[in-house]
Amino acid sequence: MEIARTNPGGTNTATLTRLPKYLAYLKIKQKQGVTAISSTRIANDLRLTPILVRKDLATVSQAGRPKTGYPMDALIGDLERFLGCENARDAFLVGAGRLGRALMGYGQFQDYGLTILAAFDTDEALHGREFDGKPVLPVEKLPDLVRRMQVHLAILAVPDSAAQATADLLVQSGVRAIWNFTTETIAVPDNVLVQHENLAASLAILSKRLAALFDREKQGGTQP
Amino acid sequence: MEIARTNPGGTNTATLTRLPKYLAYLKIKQKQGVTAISSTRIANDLRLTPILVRKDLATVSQAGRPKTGYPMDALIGDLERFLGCENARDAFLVGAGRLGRALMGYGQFQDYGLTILAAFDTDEALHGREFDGKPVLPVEKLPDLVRRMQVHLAILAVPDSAAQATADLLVQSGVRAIWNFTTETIAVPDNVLVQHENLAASLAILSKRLAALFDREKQGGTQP
DNA sequence: TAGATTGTTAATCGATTAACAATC
DNA sequence: TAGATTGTTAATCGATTAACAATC
Repeated sequence: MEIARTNPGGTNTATLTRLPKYLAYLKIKQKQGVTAISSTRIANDLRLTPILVRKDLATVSQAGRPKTGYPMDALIGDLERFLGCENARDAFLVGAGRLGRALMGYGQFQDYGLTILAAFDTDEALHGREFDGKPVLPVEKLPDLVRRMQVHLAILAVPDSAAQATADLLVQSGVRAIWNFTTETIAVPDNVLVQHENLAASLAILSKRLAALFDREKQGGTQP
Repeated sequence: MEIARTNPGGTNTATLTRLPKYLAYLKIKQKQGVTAISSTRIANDLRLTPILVRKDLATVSQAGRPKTGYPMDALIGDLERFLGCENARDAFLVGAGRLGRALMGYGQFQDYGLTILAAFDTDEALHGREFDGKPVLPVEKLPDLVRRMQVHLAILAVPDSAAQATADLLVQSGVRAIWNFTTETIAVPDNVLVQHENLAASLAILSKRLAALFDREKQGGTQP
């Protein structure tokens, strides 16, 4: 019963969210010609603690060397392998509106092992068009293509009103994970994953942080 | 020194991310004619524990009543007040490309107290156009308008290559918080907040969850 | 009243940090 | 060798869950 809660891979969720940040950061440093880097340096730049950085990196790499730190190329390679190759997935995008098109153009996905193969939309005007080299196809073709191409992941970027119906279609077609960019909560069977991309939650956090910042400044001068 | 780590508002970050979800869920139930709801019901539908739901809701509302649960209207009102009115903010959007336009059309923001007043872009072809009733203005007008309208929050949706330069401009203009939708890490002074909207991190989590799901099915049949 | 449900205080769990040994 | 830095084991911290009293 608790299997879903335990983490067989061993990498905890919080660590997982930081790994892409390390990778993005390290690539910048690499471009700047840095060939090795210490946990302290990374931690300073990313506002983390060196201990946390070492623990995180230890889950994906053994490249770290006392005294010299982490050799840049090896560490980046290990992170890419972990985040990219190991998780390489093809996905279908459903909904080629503004949000959908923005997601097609989000280059970073490719870096992290996600390839959007095609988009689907009900709007006939879009059929046959391409965005970032990805074709927009009629939704009717979705079930068959999901089965034939064995695509397990779908990105849901349809209007809210169509969210549940589209999710149902995806599940029937055999999709096993839905990345939900609508603001609707969607219901799926137990054996299908849903990840709700919740911008409102991010906004709530940012708003509160900003309010707290202003509070502190009001109370205690500039830096209490 | 540790002030930034303590939370004067008392609401912890994890709770904060769930509050918008409660609100979205409750609005659906309200539409369905439900007038009161228990923590157990909410927890079941949202895959949380009732205790956690009660603790979360206790931070924003005293409307809960033994035996009857939470009166729908009062609870929704309390959540809206907390998430919306208390945090009501005006924001400028910088970058009116595909992502920027998608964000302008993200209706949910308004519900959570965020109003995008206008967008700014370097592309002259966009100047004067409107998306969802929001004008696109030349970036040159940004510093003056930030000061005059006392806008503290900016949403950064420019191309990655322009991320840091635009962030610098925003900071100089007096913006105090930047919601960063680029994939670049941006550097700002200590008295400015940056929240990096990291889709790659979400993707990493979803990928791992899906991989774990497949692992479980392979090992132990359908439901180990 | 009896039953259902909230809200609070204590216990547990997971993630971060501290301390320090290992090692290049 | 001495110094710097990693990686691991133990301690702490924060968030979730459990237990239960309060109460409608």
